[in-house]
Amino acid sequence: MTQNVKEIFGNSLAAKVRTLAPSMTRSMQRVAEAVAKDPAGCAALTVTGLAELTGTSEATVVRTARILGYPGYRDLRLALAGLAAQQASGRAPAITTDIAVDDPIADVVTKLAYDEQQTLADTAAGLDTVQLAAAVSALAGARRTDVYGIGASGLVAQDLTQKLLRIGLMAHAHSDPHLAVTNAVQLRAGDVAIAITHSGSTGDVIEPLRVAFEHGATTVAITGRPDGPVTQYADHVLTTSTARESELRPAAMSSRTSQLLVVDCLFVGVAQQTYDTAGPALAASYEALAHRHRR
Amino acid sequence: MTQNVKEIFGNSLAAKVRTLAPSMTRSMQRVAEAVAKDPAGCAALTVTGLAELTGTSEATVVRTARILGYPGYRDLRLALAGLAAQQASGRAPAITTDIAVDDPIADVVTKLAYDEQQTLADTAAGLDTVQLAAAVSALAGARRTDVYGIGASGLVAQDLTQKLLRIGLMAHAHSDPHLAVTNAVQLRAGDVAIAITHSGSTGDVIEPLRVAFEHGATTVAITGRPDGPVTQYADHVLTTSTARESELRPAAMSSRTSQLLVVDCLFVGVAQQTYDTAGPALAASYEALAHRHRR
DNA sequence: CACCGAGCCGAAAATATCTTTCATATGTGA
DNA sequence: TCACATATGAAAGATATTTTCGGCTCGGTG
Repeated sequence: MTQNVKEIFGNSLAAKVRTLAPSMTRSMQRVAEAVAKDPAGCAALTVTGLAELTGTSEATVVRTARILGYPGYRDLRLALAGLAAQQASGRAPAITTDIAVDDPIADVVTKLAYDEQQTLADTAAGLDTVQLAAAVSALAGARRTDVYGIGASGLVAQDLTQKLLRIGLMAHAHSDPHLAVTNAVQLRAGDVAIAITHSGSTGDVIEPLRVAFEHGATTVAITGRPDGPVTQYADHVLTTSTARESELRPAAMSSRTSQLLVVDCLFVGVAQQTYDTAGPALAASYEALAHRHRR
Repeated sequence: MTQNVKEIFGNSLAAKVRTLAPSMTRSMQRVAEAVAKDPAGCAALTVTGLAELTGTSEATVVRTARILGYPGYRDLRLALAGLAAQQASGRAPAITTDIAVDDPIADVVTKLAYDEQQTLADTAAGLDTVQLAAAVSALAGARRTDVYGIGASGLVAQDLTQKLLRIGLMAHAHSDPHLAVTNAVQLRAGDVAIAITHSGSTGDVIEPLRVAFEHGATTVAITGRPDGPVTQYADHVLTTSTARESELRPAAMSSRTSQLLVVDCLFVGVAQQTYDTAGPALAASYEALAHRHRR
């Protein structure tokens, strides 16, 4: 069936719930779900009330609040009240985003566009700017940068690499796990290694990051699972948002959108910091391409 | 003597405070004033905190909350949080999307996200669904599909290819112009060739499309310039939106977003039409990847 | 000028709410 | 199946909120 209207509305909490759901236990998920579905209603409840509503205990409610990033239930409740107020003032968009097999193509376009917009909003809301800034600084000062990504994430890795090269940085994208590890051995302090993996548990990508990490390079993970294995070798973790996925809309689609936004942010951040060299470099590369275009 | 900025923004609380002020005692007024001036700040305080801030006692704070129409301070606080959230969101829409060299990283994130959302909306609005449907049909029935793209568009080409392969279609991405042409010669009626180029005038991409076109393949152009050279060899033209570009935000960024949306639409469209085979194929590829993830 | 009373005020007790602890239950892999 | 790890809730403990209650100020009055 269709999802709850309230969730459709840019509710970054819902996104957070999706991202963190995997690291929650069953009862916690029940609580998180209730909260995501009806922020206003839950804001009116005390810990005890919410515990009863979800058939769990106060302790579980508090634990859930912690997972969601609040110091305790009290703060979650305040945030909920805020969210509720925002929702109440905002108009509810009428689109259901699930794509059906028999949807006319025009609907597909609308839904996909809407969905990706949503993903962008969620990602932007959930991105830790402190981590981002740290990653940017590392990149800007790096002697060399290696980027690991496989499959769909591999394209994102290449995208980042292309951009960094354009502003004069030494960057390589690796999609061959063996070569990636071989190269990772060369990295040392001052270099940067970036792993891109939605699941956070792609061995082929974690391995080179681990090697880079152990050789003293600054490591960055771009992942949808901030608690996944990949993060244990990452100095900085950039979280991408996890969108609902359905049969016709594989996770790869929105995770890619999300990853690309993060990558763009990295790029622009680095370009800002190295503007003296990045500016001219960008202009030069643009110039160099001009003659490849037919007039 | 100007009024506090925050108060100007439709803050019904401030009005209530003014109305009820006469019926309040001196210390209550101090509390009410503090609350009206900085809802967000006060929402972060406990009764004790607010009492101290206003130099009064907890009891007075509670009394004030009652006067303002809430059952107690707890509820006033929730209302305050809601108010703060509304105010915060109300200020948001006026973002200038140009990114300056000295923008803090948080702004970069917001602006990029906003910008890409804009691009998506534009693309969706400008996409010709008739052309799209035609392209989808051609793809769904194709014996073989070749996709041409160079540079950033090359990644999009690969993305499309990866997706099509997943649902069991024969697809190849070419970024080497020579190989692309060499392969294009093999195409014939019933095959599909897709050229992706933002400028619409990338010779290296136009050439293979021309060859494919002349060999009778169904040709599709995904371009930001529906009047560009590439379209003369295209049976179907899918237009991507062209966003303003600035120094720090090269066109590649938004054109990529736009192209990816188009590509996703193609993919979903094809998946719908070939659902009988696409559905199982998607499930199978998902399954096959599972063991590549560490637990 | 001393006294009285009405209402304001805050300290502290009482209560509600939130958080932590810990023992039990539940599931999971060898 | 057992041993281990993890999840869970009951209840104790800590905080925050509400209520109570007595002191206090201030204006009026004898």
